[in-house]
Amino acid sequence: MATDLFAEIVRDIQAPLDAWLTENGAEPQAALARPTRAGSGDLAMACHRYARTFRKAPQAIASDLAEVARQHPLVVKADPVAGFLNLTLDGAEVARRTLDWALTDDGALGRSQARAGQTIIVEYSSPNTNKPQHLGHCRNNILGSTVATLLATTGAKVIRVNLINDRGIHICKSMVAYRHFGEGITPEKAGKKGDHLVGDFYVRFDKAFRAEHAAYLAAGGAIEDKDAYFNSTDSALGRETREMLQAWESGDADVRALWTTMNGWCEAGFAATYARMGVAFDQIYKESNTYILGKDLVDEGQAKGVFYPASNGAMVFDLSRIGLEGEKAVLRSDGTSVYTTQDLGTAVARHDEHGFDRMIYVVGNEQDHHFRVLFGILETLRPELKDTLHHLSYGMVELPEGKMKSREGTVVDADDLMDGLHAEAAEAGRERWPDLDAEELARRAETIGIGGLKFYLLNYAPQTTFTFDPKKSIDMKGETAAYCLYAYARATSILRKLEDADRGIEADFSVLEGEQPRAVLDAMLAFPGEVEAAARELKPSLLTKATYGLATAFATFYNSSDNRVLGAEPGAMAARAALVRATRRMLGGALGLVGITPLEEM
RNA sequence: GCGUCCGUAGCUCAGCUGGAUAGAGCGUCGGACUUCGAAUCCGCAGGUCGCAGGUUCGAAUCCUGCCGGACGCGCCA
Repeated sequence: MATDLFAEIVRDIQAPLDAWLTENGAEPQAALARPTRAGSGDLAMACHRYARTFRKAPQAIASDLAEVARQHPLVVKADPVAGFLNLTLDGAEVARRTLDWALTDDGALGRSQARAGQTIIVEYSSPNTNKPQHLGHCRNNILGSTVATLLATTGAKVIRVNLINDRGIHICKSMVAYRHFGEGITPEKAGKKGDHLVGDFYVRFDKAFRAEHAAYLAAGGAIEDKDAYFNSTDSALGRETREMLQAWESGDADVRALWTTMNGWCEAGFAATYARMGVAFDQIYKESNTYILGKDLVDEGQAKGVFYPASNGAMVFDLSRIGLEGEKAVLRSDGTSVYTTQDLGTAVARHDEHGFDRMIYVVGNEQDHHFRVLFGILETLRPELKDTLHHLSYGMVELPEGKMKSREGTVVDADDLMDGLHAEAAEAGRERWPDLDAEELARRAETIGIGGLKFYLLNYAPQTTFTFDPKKSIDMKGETAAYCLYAYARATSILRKLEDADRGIEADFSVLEGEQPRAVLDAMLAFPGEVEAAARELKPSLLTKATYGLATAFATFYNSSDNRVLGAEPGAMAARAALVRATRRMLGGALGLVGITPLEEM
């Protein structure tokens, strides 16, 4: 079973209201919703919008609708207030139904069939094999992975895809540096993760190249621009790197061997990083295999008149066809393809292979323009792809001292970050549980540290460019995973002490009509709707906010001595025990969607 | 120059398919552990929602114009 109880209740109460509106010649426009203003009941509807149709004051319309609403058995009060219709529901009955649902129905955990029958490809991570992943990749990985989870939970068949950028001039830079300075070192000999070792050589290349450029300028060289110098014949390192790329393309055995070795190191490093983050993929594509794709499409497009040769010899697309300016080249004048060509080919190949209903690219917002162009060309070329392509664009992560810049050493490395979070959580844990054995301490620190990172990164809306404060990210106060985990652990603890003492006792749900238990029930009822919205809007922040909402409502509940479970009257105990049990189930499920396995004790 | 995104409390951010008194976390200050775990809870203070117009019964939300910021606009990836 997977139902959204709140949606069901609203539909049920709404139906006669809509029928009344229709009978009286108005088109029902608004749904009942939670009132924003406290003390306005459980459900409310603004009636002002019908005033014109009925030529009547909103308040009078609200009064008429109140009359209709009062017929519903769940409605105990229907008040017209200032043109709003405010409904109060039978609290004990709502509590009974909510807890029954929250304890047994998977719909309470956000599961639904809303996307049944849809195949959705989610592409995320897409790292380069020349350096280790950093904080920006963390946001990408976790965003992509959670979006995939949300879509799968709501019924879609999801294919998680990673397109590894393992070829190109930037990869050759690390290889050139290794040739010069490597001296046969390996990750094992260096005692280092492979991606970090490769990254060291990438940095080493940049250092050597800058020294070369400086010497060149000091000797009276004329090319000041670094890129121009790199691409000139004056730069020995530039020449060597370009020659290596050519050798790679022509299949040179030595170059291919070094490439295979170094990429292997890097990918092994990535695998460890992904495993620790709990990020996984169904398919891994490599650009070294896909970069040739797309050339056939160019021929096809040329035949259809979508592409045409420009005066400079390149094959181009007229961007005015998609409301942009200028032309976009898909083949250089020498006939070689560009990045966009490959993306075109990959998209069509995936569509041929999977017949997806949607494909979502999780890529930073600096590529917004690229995706507008890419989708525009694809939809022109293959009209059946219209409305299936989506760029989940997200903002950069900045640091309190500004942007991350690798040259200035302000990049936050993903592995270092996770280590730091773990260490911080472990230190707090040592104070809290001085007698805990090291293994269990490490397990808890890992959940709190890595879970904290996930929750923190997801809690911002994707488009938001936000400032990541490493100190605050490891602070366990506030809207954090640790807070939610603590609420879960306390619920567990109460149930442990309860030892099923509530079994067989008839619950008195009227004790849950107070403000605090009511807030917990409301958070439960709201949860599936938030999960659905998070999936629909590709916005996992709605999930973390809903999770925190449930945790904080529960924290308020359990802190008040009015709501004690143990030692309460049997009927009250049974009702509160059901609330605690349901909270534990739902919090566990919610954290699971965030990618966190809750701790039973912390 | 053009395009996209952003501007809400001291800080970091929600709210944006128009609804009632604009929210949260952090921080500050003040309270609550002899009672289910204080990594918790309660309370105080703190906002001309960048500015100016417009639409509307009603605007943080929609429209226009400014100001301020980020990112793009390649035969790079």
